This record gives sequence, structure tokens and C-alpha cells, in this order.
Amino acid sequence: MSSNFIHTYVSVDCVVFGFDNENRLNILLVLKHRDKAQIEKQRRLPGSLIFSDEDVDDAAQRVLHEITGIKKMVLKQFKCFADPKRASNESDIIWMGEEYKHHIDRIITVAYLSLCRIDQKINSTKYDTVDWFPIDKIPVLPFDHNLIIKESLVEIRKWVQSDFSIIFELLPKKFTIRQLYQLYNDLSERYIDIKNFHKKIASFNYIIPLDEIETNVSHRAARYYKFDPKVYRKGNNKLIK
Amino acid sequence: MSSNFIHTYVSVDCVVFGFDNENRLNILLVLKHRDKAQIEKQRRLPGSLIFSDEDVDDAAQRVLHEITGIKKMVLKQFKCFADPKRASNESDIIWMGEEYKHHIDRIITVAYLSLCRIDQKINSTKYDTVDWFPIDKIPVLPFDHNLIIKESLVEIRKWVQSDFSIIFELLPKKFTIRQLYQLYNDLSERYIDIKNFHKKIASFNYIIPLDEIETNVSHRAARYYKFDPKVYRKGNNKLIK
DNA sequence: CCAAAAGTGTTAATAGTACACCCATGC
DNA sequence: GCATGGGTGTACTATTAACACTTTTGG
Repeated sequence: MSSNFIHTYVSVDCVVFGFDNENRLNILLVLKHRDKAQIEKQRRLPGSLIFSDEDVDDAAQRVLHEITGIKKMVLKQFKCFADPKRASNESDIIWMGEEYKHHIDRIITVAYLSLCRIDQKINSTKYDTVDWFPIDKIPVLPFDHNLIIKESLVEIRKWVQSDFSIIFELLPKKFTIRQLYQLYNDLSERYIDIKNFHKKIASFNYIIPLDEIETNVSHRAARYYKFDPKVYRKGNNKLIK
Repeated sequence: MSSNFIHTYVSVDCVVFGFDNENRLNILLVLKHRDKAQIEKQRRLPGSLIFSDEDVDDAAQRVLHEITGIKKMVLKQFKCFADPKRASNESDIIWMGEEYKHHIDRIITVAYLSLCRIDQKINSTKYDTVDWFPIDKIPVLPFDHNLIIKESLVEIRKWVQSDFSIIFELLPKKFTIRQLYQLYNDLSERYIDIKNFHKKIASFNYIIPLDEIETNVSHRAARYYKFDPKVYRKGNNKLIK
């Protein structure tokens, strides 16, 4: 009986979100094979097996550091994926053999959300190629990575709803109301009128107008704002009450 | 290097909530040792290692069936607990050796929330002793089960906020507004006035008044209501907009 | 001048809050 | 009668929604 119990490897996979200049959500993907000579340059979500003395949160933080070069990133565990067939594809088994020098035919993964400013310089310590892909242009990925991404979108929306401040992890330090508005619309099922959105934002003392405005735009230049996390933490912080 | 990767057992643990006649939240605990001769009748959360061909959701469903005798219970995965030290307590290692006939010194668990009507008859196929414990009277439990319960309380509150209808999984089929009110107060950080709560409930067409009222109460008898999930699904279903 | 987006103002509809008050029942 | 909770009504306040209008800038 006891031999029927699973004894397996456990990995973490990270879905890192960014928000680009064209106001689209993006996800970071790495090359599946580190050897670039591989015929197909297939992509995958960044991830890793966890070490024997490592907690999953630490493993996720390590993976994030390996891809971005950033030490402490915002992250949130969202789901354990454990379908017995999720790693049973022939090419995935071969890849795991090469990557980890072990024959692995089942693997459980713990998926994480993370957020990154897209203008931040990516300085990977492990990968040569780390690229942003708009969420409507994600290629076919190995394992169940497409499913993980699909569920991560639901999760990030919930996250914004429960903690509005994480939205500022995706925006540049200086942002316009329109940028905030577009991102909010992407991350919320609720429609809100842009004019009322302006008014709403103006009522929040944690979103602080700067003296700087846009340049070289073919319309009235928008003011830049910044986010003050200290004021935010003092309350009155929900976008929708 | 590759030998540093974890190769481990994975379990599921279930936090099953109930709501008793005294309007308190309760959690189901089983005896840690199936052999009742054990000196201390220590309790633990119901759980099990997962099988080698089993998904975690299925394992959780199996565990729930083993304790309650109910086939399909509402359940929700909420977090993977993987602290390398979570199962390193001497007595926990001994217990795992007896329970699973293996020496296990690290184990990762995936924690689930579940909901059960407390008046439902518990018909365990595996345990002799399955009892409800009010959440303020949970004893010291093995592994990190006390931590899991603590986090489950945060999670069930989020769950109710995102899907109000799960609250009816905890109430009897016929319930009074007061019962609903008390449970809502336990599961929400928001205070709401009972009179306004009445009005609110009356505006929801998915909470249907019955012709039946309480008996043997020393005050005006309250009306019973029932929940209609079909009407609920058609929308207008958030308690707070 | 026009197009495009910034930003302000006005008003109506909706939702939430605070109570006052009457009803029914057991003791 | 009174204590206890059930249940309805009314008035006030806060929030959200709809939309008109003015401002600024590049071309």
C-alpha cells in the first residue's frame, strides 16, 4: 500500500507580469533550452525544482532573482498544479532528463505570481534570453504552462481587487492617470468612466501629483503622479468601496 | 548538484468548517493515532499522502469522503505549506513512520478549505473519532496544523467575500435571518446593522421566505428562509456592491 | 482650425447608515 | 407587563454613474 504513495520532485513556476508602453499586460518567458542550437526556440515559464532544504517561497524568490537580477520581488503563491499527466509529454520528459540529470516522469509545481516594472532592466544571472510577451501573444508552451498562465490572469485580478496598491508595482515610478486607468481596466472586470476615474484618483491622498507633465504629445500634456505607500497604508485605500 | 533537489512525499490536509447551534465556527479534527490505546488523544487535521497517480484535488476529495462519508463536498485549495522544518518534530516523524510504514523526514502539504453543515451526520469510513472543535478551542496540533488553521480563517473570509453563496453550505437548509447574520459577521470584517441586514436580505430574490416559523422561542418567532442557487447564479448576488 | 486627450463641474440615481417604532412570544 | 428579538419604515449621507463643457498641445 505505502508504495502507492507519491514520492516526487516539486518545482516552482513564476508568472511575472509587466505592463508595456502600449498599455498591454505582458508575461516574462525564458527559452526552454539553454543550448541555443536547439531547432525550435521554444519558450517556457521560468521555474526550478526546489532544493531539499528550501521552502517554496524561497525557491520562487530564487527563480525570480535568476531571471531578473532583482533581489526582493513582490510575489504571491497562487496554486499547486499536480495533474499526474502534466509532465508526461515525451519531449517534456526528455527535457527534464537533460535539465536535471534525472529521469523524471511526474512533477508537482507550485505556481507564483510576480510583478515587475517593464522599464526595469532585466539582468539575468542564469538565462541569456528573457523576453516579454503580450498576454494575447503567448506561444504554445510545454507542460501545463499555458493553463498556469490562464489561471494566473484570474488570480492577478483578484489580487488587485483585494490590494489595489500592487497595481503600482507594474507602473513606472511616474505615471499618468491614463496609464493607471488602462492598467486598472485590464485588471478589473468593472467598467469605470475615465472622467469619474480622474475624480476618484484626485480624492486619494496617496496618489500625489507631480510638477512634471508629459512632453511631445499631440494633445494636452498629462500630469505625472507618484504613489505614496506610506499614506496608502493608513487606510482609505479601496478603489471601489 | 541534482541530488540537492527535493524528492519528497506530498500530502493534502483539509480544514473543514462547520457552524454550530451556538453560532460559532467549528473545525473538524480527527484523532492523531488510530490506535486509541495511545496515551494522549492528540488531534490533527484530516489528511493523507497523495497517491502516485492522483491529483491533489482528488486526494482532498478522497480525504473528505473518508472523514464524512459524503461523496462530493465543496472544497478549495488555498496554500501549499513547504517549510523544510514543518515535519521535523521527533514525535511527528515517529507518527509518520507508523502511519505510512516509511521513514519520512520532510513532507510538503497542500491545504484545502471545505464546508459542512454541522447537523449533517458524519459517517466516517476510516476514523472512529471525528469531532467538531470551536475555533477558539482548537488544541495544540502536530506539524504546522495550527498555522494552517490560522491561515484558513483568513482564506475563508476572502472566499465568502468573492462568493457569498458558499455561506449557505454552512447553514441548515432552513435558516433564520439571524443565523445568516451571525455567520456573516463571523466571516466578515465589516460590521453591518441587523436591521439593515434584514432589508438587504429581503431585496435578494434568491433568499426565499418559507411559510414556516421558529417554535418554542421566548420572543417573536423568526421566519425560516431557504437559498435558491439557480436564482443566485443569475446575478445581483453580492452582499456589498 | 481641428483632433485628441486632459481635467473640472453639475446632477441624478443608487447604496449604505442610523434610528424610530410596532409586533409576537414566553415568563 | 416586560424582556427579547422579529420585522418595517423613514430620513440622511456617501458613493457611483452619466455626461456637458473647458483646456492644452501638435499638426
